[in-house]
Order: sequence, then C-alpha cells, then structure tokens
Amino acid sequence: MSPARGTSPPRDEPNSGKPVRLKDVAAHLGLSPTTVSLVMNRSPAAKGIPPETQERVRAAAEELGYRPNFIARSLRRQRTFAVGVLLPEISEGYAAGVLGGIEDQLLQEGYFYLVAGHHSKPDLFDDYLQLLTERSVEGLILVNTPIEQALSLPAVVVAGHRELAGVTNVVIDHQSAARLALAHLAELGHRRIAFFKGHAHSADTESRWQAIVGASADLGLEIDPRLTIQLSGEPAGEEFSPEEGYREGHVFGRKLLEAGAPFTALFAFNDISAIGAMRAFSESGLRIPDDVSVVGFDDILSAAFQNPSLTTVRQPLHEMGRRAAAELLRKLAAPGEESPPAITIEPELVVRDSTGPARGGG
Amino acid sequence: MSPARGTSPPRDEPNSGKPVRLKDVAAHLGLSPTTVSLVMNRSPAAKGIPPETQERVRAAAEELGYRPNFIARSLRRQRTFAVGVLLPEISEGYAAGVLGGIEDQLLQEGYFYLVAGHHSKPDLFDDYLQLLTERSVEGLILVNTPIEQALSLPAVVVAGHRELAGVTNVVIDHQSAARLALAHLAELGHRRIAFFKGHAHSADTESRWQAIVGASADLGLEIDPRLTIQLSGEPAGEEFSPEEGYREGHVFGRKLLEAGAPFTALFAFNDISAIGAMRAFSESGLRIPDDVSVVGFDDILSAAFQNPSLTTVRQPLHEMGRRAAAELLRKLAAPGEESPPAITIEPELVVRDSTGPARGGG
DNA sequence: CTAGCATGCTAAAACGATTTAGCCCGACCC
DNA sequence: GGGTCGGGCTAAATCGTTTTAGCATGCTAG
Repeated sequence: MSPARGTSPPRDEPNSGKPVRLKDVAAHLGLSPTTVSLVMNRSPAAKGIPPETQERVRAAAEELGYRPNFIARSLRRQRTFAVGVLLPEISEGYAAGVLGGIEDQLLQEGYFYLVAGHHSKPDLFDDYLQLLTERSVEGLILVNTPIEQALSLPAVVVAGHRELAGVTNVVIDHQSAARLALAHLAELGHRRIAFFKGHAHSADTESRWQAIVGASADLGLEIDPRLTIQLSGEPAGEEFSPEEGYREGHVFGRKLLEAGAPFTALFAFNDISAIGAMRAFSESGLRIPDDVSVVGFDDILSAAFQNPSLTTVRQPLHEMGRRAAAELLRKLAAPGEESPPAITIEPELVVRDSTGPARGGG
Repeated sequence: MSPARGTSPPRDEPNSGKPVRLKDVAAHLGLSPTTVSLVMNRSPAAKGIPPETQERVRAAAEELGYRPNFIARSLRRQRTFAVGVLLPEISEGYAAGVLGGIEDQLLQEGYFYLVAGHHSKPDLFDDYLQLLTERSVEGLILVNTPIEQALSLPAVVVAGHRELAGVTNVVIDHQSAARLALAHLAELGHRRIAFFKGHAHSADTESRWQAIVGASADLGLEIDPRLTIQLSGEPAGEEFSPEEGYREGHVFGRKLLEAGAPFTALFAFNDISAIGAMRAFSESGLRIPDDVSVVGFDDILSAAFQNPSLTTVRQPLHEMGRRAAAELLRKLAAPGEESPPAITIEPELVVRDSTGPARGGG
C-alpha cells in the first residue's frame, strides 16, 4: 500500500505517487464523496452543509492535492469545455494569427480547443469533423475553411465563403478598409491610382472591389480600367502560396508600367502582391514612394521589414479570432437565442514608408 | 419514446436525434453491450465470436451510425490520446512553424493536442501545466519555454534552455549550420566575414558561436574581433520582438561600417537582424551582394521576399515539430525505455540573392 | 453416464466524478 | 407523545465505455 522504495513518503508533498481522487479525500475526512463533491463545486445543494465542514473539506483537498479528473467530470456532466478548430494549416500566417486570438479568448474563459489542419483536402476535412465530434467538442470554429452542408454543432466561421443557416461569419469591414486606404492616398494628392483585384474565386475579392468602387466615388477618384489588374490565381490552387502571390505582383507590376497609363499609386489586393510589385517598380528604376506609392492589405509580418516598409491595411487577425471565439461561447451559453449572421471587424491603416506625396503632375 | 414532431424519423439517416450509444446497438441486435464492444474493438477476446455475428454487429453499427464516445472510453481505459503543448504565443513565427509539424505528426498517429500560450509569464505557465494535467494529457511538448522543475509527465522540449532528467531536447545541429553557411561564403571567395552573435541569454547563442569558431578554423578563415558584434538584447525581454531585432540589426550594421575594418560578408544571428543590417548597408550606398554578401538564420517567411531575397540557414521548424511529436509518442509507447537526451536536426542552406562572389580585394 | 471442454455469449464491476432522492436524528409544536 | 420540520449528511444511480470472470449449452471422450 505504501510507496515501495526506501525513502518514506513526504507528508505534505502533493504528488506522492498516484493522483488523489474524490474518494480519497472523502475517506480521509470520514465523509461521503457526495459531500466533498458538493462542497468542492460550491453547489447550491451545499447550503445544508455547515461552513465549518466546508472549510474542513477544502483544507483536506488542498492538503492532499486533490485535482478533479476532468474526463470523469465531462462524462457525467456532458460538458467538455472544449471546442474544435478547423483550419487549412496552422503555420500559415493568416490562420496562425486568427488562432492566436481564438486561443486567448478561449483559455481566458476556461475552455480548451482541439485543432485540426486539413491542408485543404476536403476528405480529411470531413474526417476531422467526425473526429472532433467524437471527442465531444461543444462547438466549432472554422478558419478559412469552405463548408458545404450544415454542421451538427454550433459554429462560427472566419473568412467563410458562403452563408449557412445558424452559423456566424466573422468578416472584415471592406467599406472601411477601402475608405481608409483611398482617403490616405487622396490626402497625399494621389489621383491616378492603380489596383490589383483579388483572384476570382476568393471570397473577399468581390466585396472588397465593390467597396473600392464606392469609396472612390465618395472621394471623387476615377478608376481607370487600364490601371485595374485582376490577379490570375493561375495555376489553380496556388493562390495561398506566398511565392506565387509575390511572382504575380511582380509580373503585374511590370504590366502596369507597360500599360503606359500614368499612375502615382498602387493599392494591391494583399501584401504579398504589393511586395512583388514594389520589386518590379524598383527594377524599373522607379523609387518608392517618390515616384510611386504602394498600399498593401493584411499587414503580414514581412510588411514591416520591407525596404521601404509597406503601408498597408491591417486585418486584425488576433481580434478576429477573439471575436469568433467569444461569439461561439455566447452561442454555447445561450442555445436558444438567435445569433447574428455576421460580425464585422474594423480594419486599421498602418502608415509606413511606402506611401508619400504624389509627384507634381498627378 | 419516438421522435416527437410531425415528420417520421428517416430510417437510414445516421443522425436522427440523439447520438447512438453502444447500448442502443446492443439492444437493436438483441445482444449484450459486451459483445458489441468486443467486436467493435476487434479485441482478441472476440475470437470466440463467430464471424457471422461479428458481421451483424458491424453492419448494425454502421446502419445506426454508432460512434463510440471518446470521453467514456478515455475514462475507462485511462488513455486520452491527447498531449499538451506549451508555447509562448501561437502566432509567433517560430512556434507556429514548430506547431505545424507537431500537428501533422500527432494527427497522423491518432492523437489530438491541447495548446496553451503562456505569453512568457511564468505564473500562467504553471497554471497551464496544472490545467493540462487535469485534462489528462498523456505527455507534453514545450516549445521555446524555459522550465525549472522536473515535469510529472513524459515531455519533449523544442528550443529548450536547460537539460532535465528524462526530457528530450530537440535542437538544431549548429556545427552543421555553421559549416554550411561559412563554406558557402568561402566558396564565393569571402575571407573577411563579420558576425552578429546572439543575445547573451539566448539558449542557442553559445553553441552556435562555438560552432562558428570551429567551422572557421576548419575552413582556414580568421575571425576578426572587430567584426564580431554581440547583439545586446536591451531592453531586456524584447529579444523576441521582431521590430527590436530589426532595429538592432540596423544599428549594428552601421557600427560595423564605422568600425572601419574591411569585410565582404556578414553572417547574422537571425534573419531579422540580417534584414536590419541589409537596410543599413543599402542606406550607406553599399550594394548587396555586389559589395557585401549577407547570410541570415532561420528562414522566416519574410526572408524570401526581401530585396534582395535573403540567403539563409533554414531551421526546419516543421521537421523539428514532427520529430518532437514522434519522440514523445515513442516515449509514451515505451514507458520503460531510456530516451535520448537530445535529437539533433539538420539545417539546410537556402541560397538566394543576398550572397555573391567577393569583391576583388577580399 | 459423466467429466471435460469448446463455443457463444453475458453479468457485473470497474473508471471518477455528479446528482437525485432520501435517511436519521433531534428539536419544536400542540 | 406524536407529528413535523430542518439540519447534516449519504446511498445509489448515472454518464458510456471496457474488461474480467463465468454461465449455459452441447458435444466428445473415457
């Protein structure tokens, strides 16, 4: 019964040997497990138990180093305080940023989470949904993960493509983003602005472009179709690869120059393509921001370390994650209530060295 | 007993109402839960059950959409198939990279993991260790997380600072890293090479520097103390901030130029400081790689998008994560066996545009 | 005829908690 | 003195599995 080897068991050291169970605490006190459980959980039913007994119980628990077994508790209560997170790949910048926010919010509220990266393979994707469900997660957060059929659990989607009944989408406020970027450029005197549009099948492309059109109108800017370039996204499936985006930016930056139409600024679809374009400009002898100003989108880590550092519209990924997690927990806490179809997040303009006053001519 | 509302329950749809339990399958077949369990788990004890019954059981399970409840199973078997991961912050590049590898390996082997980011606060740190243990994780992986006392669970440490009994450290092969970088530079004709040493309290600093000294000797290169600059790490606690590292690189890049000693190449402690130095060089009118070659360390995402793109020694973070996870699972599978105190990972030289032949003079 | 032995299954006890439904005892009321 | 009430606790069921121990039944061997 007593610890086998030589040295005697240290009395007040918490972890001597096997973990202490509820039963042990009860036995140690000469009480029933029920009583100990009631006290430890501060259950309303514990009101019948006199404070002095309660104190005894808590003291014993502390002394013995009792830690309730979460698994057993989960089984009985049918609550796991865990949610599942599905994303393409954890080490991708976007997902990692969002996950950071999810993490902060969840841990703060006493939840944990299980992550599965499906590497954009739709079959893995369903498998993981299964596995997470088997593990009894209480809800789901999908990041950058297209979903077809309805889900069997409460869910929040970040950067989701379609609208699904009952699930909340967390999206960036494109209106605001376009206004921030274009107002900044307009203020610097830019009138002829070039644009990269996103890939045709990317969720954000269309709404962001509409927002740009709207903001341009508001600011009295005209959009020249010759200065509007659609990123191709060819070869398909590569649109998430940074190298690809960079190369595209580079290629299309040259195209822009070859088009012959004068411009003093570029608002790119994302930082990666902006960086590629900057390189193309530099190679052609244009100086940034003296000859051309460049604005990116996302604020990836690399943006701050470019030469010159890149002015960009920051997507507050961390905040988006936080909000997604908070909304999911709200849903879990209030199962009946209607939940909003979308949560809109405000972007932020980060002004760095790639934007400056427009050249005299405009 | 039967589903309440109007429409009749679809017969072969898996999820009509509540989840199906083992007991339900058993009842549906007129067998005992024991039998169903034995068959479903392909337990050796099921050899007494005739194949045709086994088939019936599996068919029924399939038909009813039975999915075993992992929580109950965990409780009974005292196995959770989950490990805990402790790291400073999920959205940090290093940790995210490693975590990606951990994830791949674990999921592939049927494990999940719980992550906690302690934001470098030692108290949070102990709390999370508690919480993870309460949740019955089977083992731990610590990434970039200094640990003082021994752990109560099998553990693997990535980028760990100290050696602890029983825990395996996953470390990069600094010898190899130094050799790769210096041989590359030597081959390009560089003889006078400047160095950034890491911060004094960083785990990698000393061993990497020793490796550099060793490799230099092997290659017949001399190290000029005037060209050796120690990154300060002041203000303390900021050494993980990219901005800080960048600024340091920039400042020390200038210092290097002011030192007046001629050099044709720089081997920086990490990519961030390399990028900062590149900027300082450019500002002083030096061209990279024509006047100075620069080699970084880590291969952060940003390295490929620099102008010029940065030659660097890649730490295969993903691989390190994979190996860490694999080693932990090995430990779990063979509790008795001795485990190696360290696993050494081979770095890889990524040659890009920031290195070129040395100027005539050397 | 009966002990022995497969064969095909099952009862019941775990695992470690929570929770419902009381039990026992003394005090109080009338 | 009996009924009631409340205070302080507990027995036992339960969550959904796994696993140990063993029960019928029928066949074979001696």
